[in-house]
Parts: sequence; structure tokens; C-alpha cells
Amino acid sequence: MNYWLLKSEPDCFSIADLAAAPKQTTYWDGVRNYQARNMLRDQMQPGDLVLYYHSSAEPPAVVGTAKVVKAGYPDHTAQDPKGDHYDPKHTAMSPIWYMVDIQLGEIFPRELPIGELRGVPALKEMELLKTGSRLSVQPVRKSEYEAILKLAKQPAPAESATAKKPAKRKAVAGATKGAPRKRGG
DNA sequence: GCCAACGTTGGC
DNA sequence: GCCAACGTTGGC
Repeated sequence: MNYWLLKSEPDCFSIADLAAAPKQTTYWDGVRNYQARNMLRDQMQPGDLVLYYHSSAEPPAVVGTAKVVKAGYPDHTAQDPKGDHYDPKHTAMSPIWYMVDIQLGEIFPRELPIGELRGVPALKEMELLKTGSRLSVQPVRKSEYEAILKLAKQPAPAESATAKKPAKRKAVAGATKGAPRKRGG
């Protein structure tokens, strides 16, 4: 049994969208990065547990958990010429891109903003917190997964304890750059 | 909006 | 196979 973190922009597919989906289950399409693809295709198995992360959100945060319910299989959205994730090199005969199915685990009673996670010693090695970490599918250690779950059930730390933030920030809402991404890649 | 960090592309 | 140019990601 393995642990993972999946990123999604909430404007594209939030954990609330997952909660509203039939059977609270969805296929995780749109990953177009080879490293992430390899994990989807080769490593993720039914029963694996997933941290659900909202990227490009305010604030970016781990917001809940999910469970892998179907191992990697070809991502058919790569075959849709009208879709955002079309790749002419991907065919049914020789697929390039893969996806898994996930089902909602729980929505945390509170979000865990990345700034707060940066201050947690148990998460020091976490892939998400490394500079330049951009993978939309990341392996997570069991100890990290458990530390996150524990944190989610604790009250939010006092304002001063959360990691630094710039005094002022522009609102990020609607800051669309490039084509909309469903789930990253 | 900025920009660091990373992945991909393509000329050679 | 190198590597510069370019595109993308994503926190800030």
C-alpha cells in the first residue's frame, strides 16, 4: 500500500466536485508529464491512499483524502481532438498517457495551507514542500500522510505560528494563464 | 504580475 | 548528445 498526493486546481476540479461526483468517484485525467505518468501507470494500486491538494488556490492547501479504486489505464481524453488534453501521438493501440480512478475519502474539517505545512518538522522531506516541486502526482511517505491527517484534526495554529506571508497580495482569482488545465501535469 | 525552477523541443 | 530557447507550473 502506497501513499500519494494529487494536485488539482480547484477551479478545474475541487474536492467538492469529487464529493458531488457519482459514487464520489472520478477518473484522474489530464496528466501530461512523463514522471507523473509513470506513477499513474506503474505504481498506483487500488487501496492506495491519496492526499488531495488544491494548487493555484488561495491558499494552496491539502484539503482532504481520497482512495485509488482503479489502477492505471489509458487516458482516453488524449484521443479527443476537441479536448484540452489532446495528444495526437496517443492512440488506443499505443497509449502514452494514463489515469487512475479515485474515490473521495474525507474532506478535512479544515484546510492545511502549504504555509502551515512548511513549519511542520515531520514534513521536512515532503516532496510538495521542495522548491521547484511541480509534479502533479507525488509519492508521500506513510509518516507524512499520518502527520497530515493528525494536523487536520487539530485546531488551526495561532496566526503567528503559520509561516510568513507577504503583507499584501493581489487576488489571484481569475488569473488565467494559458489554456485551462483540468488537473495539471 | 513576477519569476524560479523545471520539462520539452529542436538545431546542430 | 549537447544545450539554448521556449513553454509551463505554481507559490508568492
